[in-house]
Amino acid sequence: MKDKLKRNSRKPGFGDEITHVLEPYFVKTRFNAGRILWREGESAGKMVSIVTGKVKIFRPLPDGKQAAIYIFGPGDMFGFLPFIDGSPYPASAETIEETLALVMTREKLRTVMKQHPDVAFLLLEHLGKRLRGAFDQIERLSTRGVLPKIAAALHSLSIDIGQRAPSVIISLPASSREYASLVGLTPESFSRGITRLADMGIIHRLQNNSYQILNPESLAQEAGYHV
Amino acid sequence: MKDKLKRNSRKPGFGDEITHVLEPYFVKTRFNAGRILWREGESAGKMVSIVTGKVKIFRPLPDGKQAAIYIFGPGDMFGFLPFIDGSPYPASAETIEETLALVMTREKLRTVMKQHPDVAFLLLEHLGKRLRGAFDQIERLSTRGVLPKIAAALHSLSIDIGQRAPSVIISLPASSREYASLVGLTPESFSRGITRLADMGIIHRLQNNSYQILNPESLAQEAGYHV
DNA sequence: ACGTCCGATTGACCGCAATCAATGCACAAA
DNA sequence: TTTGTGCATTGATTGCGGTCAATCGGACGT
Repeated sequence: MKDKLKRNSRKPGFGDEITHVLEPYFVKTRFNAGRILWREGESAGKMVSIVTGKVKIFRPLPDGKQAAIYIFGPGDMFGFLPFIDGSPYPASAETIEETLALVMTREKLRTVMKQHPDVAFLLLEHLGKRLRGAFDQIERLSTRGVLPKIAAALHSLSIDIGQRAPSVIISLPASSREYASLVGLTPESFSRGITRLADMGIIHRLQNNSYQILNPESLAQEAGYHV
Repeated sequence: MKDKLKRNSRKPGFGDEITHVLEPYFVKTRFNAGRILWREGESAGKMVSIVTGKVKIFRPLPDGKQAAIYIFGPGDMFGFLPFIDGSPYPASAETIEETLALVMTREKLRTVMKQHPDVAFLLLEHLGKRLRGAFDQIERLSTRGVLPKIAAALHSLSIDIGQRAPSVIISLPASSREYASLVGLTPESFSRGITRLADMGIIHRLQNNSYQILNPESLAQEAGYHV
């Protein structure tokens, strides 16, 4: 099942393409860390393209915790769903770092879409990426066992980097706490899983939530890509 | 959080609208139960609009099981993602009943989209619905506890029906086994949860995987919509 | 009516991950 | 240096849900 391995390979430069088309209509804005951009259920809001920083998309859970759905970084564009189907935001957005972003209002996007019909197609492609990411999330959450979840997550991080060389170094796109939530685990279980992977000699702990992948094959195997 | 309650309310007649526009280009096709329409990773495929029957969308898991993502029924249209972003299907599709459906090939959809640019917008709205559904799935899978998952699932089924009257009757859109997979549980745990809800006097068991909701408020509370 | 088959339900058991709690560690402020 | 603070890691414990297995019950065919 080699398909699975490159399922999420990025198309480099794509985000830049649409950002370039829309650039004249964007307004550069700075957000503090921990700033709520919008909450689920709200209709008013903004379309965002991150320049620097990190934003997490999440749903609050009944027990007061949060389920992280995406963690977006530089180059990612999002927040346009309410603009195209008129429904409220399906999830909340919060900066997890100080973030510099390009922002567009609802009205401006509508006028742009009338002038440039191609924009609709570009948004379609973006939505498609979001849907694929959500499917990956569903698969991870449905998988039993800590190691498969973590291994799959680290594996997809490594292919996002795209380095094929041995001893790839990856950094979590967020704090261990946030990332554990994205993987569907408590921070403690995530840490234990990392420890086990390290004991197996598959990865090596580095500073600042970074890891070195010593044995990509074993990592893929733990992730379940063995069949 | 009343927003949450109607987050998935359907827009009746919408599916009919786009189906009507595309109708001349569809080919009516019959599929046996258990027929694989496509597998994840494949690029070639078809866009499908169900007339009668049921189709499940799923990802195979490392342990050989499956994670159900959607269960589609009459009026639902899907399978167009590869046509708009050129990437392979992100999940597999299989009929779980004998199904009669309207089918369109990739090339035909492309030509239609050139003649009718509006179709792109309609597909955008459809994609949006898919994304919202995936988010709901992620929230359910992230929620701890059997009762919240089942209660949330039954609750959203009841609001799909739209009946506000007391003693709403809902039927699972699929077998208990399939539906449990959609909720993220084993069939056994699902059954136990249903039993507990029945013992609490919140629902009442009927024939054929149907249930009567005796106490909608308690159901919503168990689902976590109490705040 | 009887037997077969398949799915749903219930029972018994236990492994695993969440929970609660403590310790370690890096970094910033005093 | 010392103190404080936030996060990551490790330890000890328990409860929940998965697994395996048995039973039940309806649909269907002969």
